[in-house]
Amino acid sequence: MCKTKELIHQNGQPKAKKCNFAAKLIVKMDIIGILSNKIETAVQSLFGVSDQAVLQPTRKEFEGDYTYVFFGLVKSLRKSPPEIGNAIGTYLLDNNDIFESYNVVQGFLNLKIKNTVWVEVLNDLLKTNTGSEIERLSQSVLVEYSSPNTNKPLHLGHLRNNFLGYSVSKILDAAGYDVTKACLVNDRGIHICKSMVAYKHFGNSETPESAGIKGDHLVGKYYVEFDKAYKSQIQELIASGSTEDEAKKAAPIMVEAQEMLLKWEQNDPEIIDLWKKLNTWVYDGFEKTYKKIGVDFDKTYYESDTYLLGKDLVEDGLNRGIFYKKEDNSVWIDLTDEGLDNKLVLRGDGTSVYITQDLGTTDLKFQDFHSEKSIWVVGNEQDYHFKVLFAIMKKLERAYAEGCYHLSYGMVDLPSGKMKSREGTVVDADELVDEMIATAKAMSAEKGKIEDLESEESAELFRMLALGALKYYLLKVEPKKRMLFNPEESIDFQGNTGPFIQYTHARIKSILRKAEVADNQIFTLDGVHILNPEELELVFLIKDYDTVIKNAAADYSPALLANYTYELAKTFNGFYTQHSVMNEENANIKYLRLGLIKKVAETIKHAMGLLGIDVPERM
RNA sequence: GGUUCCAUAGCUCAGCUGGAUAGAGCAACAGAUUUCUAAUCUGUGGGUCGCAGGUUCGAAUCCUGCUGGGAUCACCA
Repeated sequence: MCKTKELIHQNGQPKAKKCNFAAKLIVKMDIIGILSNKIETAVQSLFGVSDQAVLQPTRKEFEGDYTYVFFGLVKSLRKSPPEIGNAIGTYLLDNNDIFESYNVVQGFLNLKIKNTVWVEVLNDLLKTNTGSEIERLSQSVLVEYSSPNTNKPLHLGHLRNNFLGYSVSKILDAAGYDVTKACLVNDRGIHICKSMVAYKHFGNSETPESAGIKGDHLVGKYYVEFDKAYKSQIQELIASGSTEDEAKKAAPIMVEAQEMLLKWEQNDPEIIDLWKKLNTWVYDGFEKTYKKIGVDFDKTYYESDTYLLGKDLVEDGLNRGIFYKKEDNSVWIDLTDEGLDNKLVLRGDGTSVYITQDLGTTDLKFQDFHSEKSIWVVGNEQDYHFKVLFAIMKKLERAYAEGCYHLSYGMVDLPSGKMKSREGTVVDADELVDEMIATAKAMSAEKGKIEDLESEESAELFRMLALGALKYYLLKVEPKKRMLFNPEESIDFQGNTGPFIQYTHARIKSILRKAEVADNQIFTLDGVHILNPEELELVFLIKDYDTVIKNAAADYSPALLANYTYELAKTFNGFYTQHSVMNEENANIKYLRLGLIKKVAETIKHAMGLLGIDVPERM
C-alpha cells in the first residue's frame, strides 16, 4: 500500500508509477492538486522554470478533462505554443500512468485522464460519507440572524434573512466550524409602545384566542391602528392651524406612546404587564412561524435585557482617549481616518443610542461564546452602521474585531416595486407560506401524482415542496444583490427550482427502493469498469462537493451551493434519460450505477440540507 | 453633494483567483414516453456583457472616468 503524502512530496513519478493505487493518492489530495503538481514538475524538468499551474475543467467542445493554460510560458521561453504544449504533454504521458491523452490548442493543453482513474475516484467517493471528510477547525462562529421587532409579524424580507442565516450556519458547520445560531429580539422601544397604546384604546381586551388571530398578527393589527389614529389626529391638528411638524409632535396618541416608553423604562407595573402580555402573544406567533419555516436558534437575546449595555464601554473609551466629549456632555468618536465621520456614541443626557447598545451587546456575545468569528445577517441598509461598529471595536482594541463580519443582503422587491408597510404592499410570511402549500397541493392533484391528498404524509410533502420552492428561490441569488420576488415564478416547479431538485432526489430513491438498496449499503467497485460520459460527468461533479462547501463558507454564499446542486440534478436527469439502471443487463455496470446514483442522491440531500431544504423520498 | 453596492438574452439569474465561440431557467416554437416517476429530456431562435478609455498574449472579470438605479450619510432603531 502506498503512503500517499510522501509520494506527493517527492514528486517521484517513477515511484508513483509502481504504485497500483495511484487513484487513491489522487482522491486523498484532490485531483487538481495532483495534476498541478505533475505539470509543475514537467515544466521544471523540461524548461528549468517554475510555473504555478492553473487548471480548469476542459470546455465541452474540446477533448479532455482538465486544461492547463500555459500562455505565460510562451513569452518567457520564446518558443511556440505547440512546441511547449507538445513537450509537456509528451512528458506527462511518458512519466505518469494516469493520463490517457492530450491535445494542444494555442496556449491550452487539454489533458484526458484515464477512465480507470476516474473509476478509482468514484470508488473512493463511495466509501466515505458525504461531507464527512472535511476536518473540524476547532474554531467557533456566532451567527446572528432573524432579529425581529415585536410589533408586527414577519414578512418576505424577514424570510430572506432567516433562510440566509440558517443556511449560512449550516454551511459553516459543514465547513468545520462550531456554530451557534443567535437571535436578538427587538422587544422594546417606541414601536411596541405604539401597538400597546392602540391596544389599550381600541383593543376591547381581545386576545389571539378570542379574535382567532395569531398573536404576532394581532399585535401588528394594533400597530396599524395606531398609525391610522395618528394620521387622523395630525390632520385634525393641521386643520386647526398647526404646521405639519407641530402636529406630528403634538398628536395626543404619539405623546401617549412616548410617555408610555418613559413609564416602561421606569418599570411602571401596569405598563410592564401590558408589554409582557403583548410580547408573549408575539413570541407565540413567531414560534409558530419559525417552526413552520424550519429555522431555530441556540441562543436568544432580548433588547430589553441588553439596551443599557455599552455605557461602561463608552466610559472606558473616554478614559483611554479614544472617544471625546463635547460641551453638552455628549460623547463622540472621530472615524475620519477610516473614511467615516464623527459619530455620536452617547447622548448628552447619558442615554444610549443604537450604536451604544450594539457595542455592549457585541461584547456580551463574545463573553458568552468566545467565538473566533461573529456574523450579523442584516440588510444592506445598515452597511454604514456596521462599518462604524467594527471600526470602533478595532479602535477599542477588541481582539475579536477582526472576526466580525456583516453579511449584508439586498432588499426583496416586488414586480410592483418596493415593499412598503405604510402602503400595505408587504408580503406577509405566514400568508405566503400557506399560499405556496396550497399551490403545491393543487399542482400535485393536477399531476395526479399523489393518491391521498388529505393524508398526513401528503401534507408533509406539500409543506416540503412549498418551502423548498420558496427557500431555493430566495437563496439561489447571491446575497448582496437585491432581488425580485415574482410570486408566479416562485411557485414554479420547473427548471432552476427547489422542487426540480427534490423531484430528482425522489426519482433516484425510487430506483434504489426498487433495487432494494439499503441506506447504509456500501458499494465497492472491484471488477473492470468503464465509465460512460454521463457517468463520468456525475463523478466529476461529486468529487468537487467538499470544495463547493468550503467556497460557500468562505463567501458566506448559499447561492454557490444552490447552483451546484442544480447542476448536479440537471446532470443526473441527463444521465437518467440516456441510461437505465434497473434494465442494465451487465451486472457490473448495474452495480456501479446503483452506487453512483446513491451517491448523487446523498449529495443532493446533503447540499439541500445545507440550504435548509428537505427532500422527499417520493413525490 | 459625500460614501457605498449594483448594471450580462424579452424576463429572472449564473459566470471560481483574468483564458478558448459568454451560460442556465422562464417565456415562444418544434420534438421525445413498448424502457427505473414526462414535476423529465432534446432541439431552434434570442447578446455592442450600461458607455468610454486604460492595463496585456488575452478583459463580462482588474484600474480610471461617465451614465442609470438602490442604500446610506439622525442625539431613529
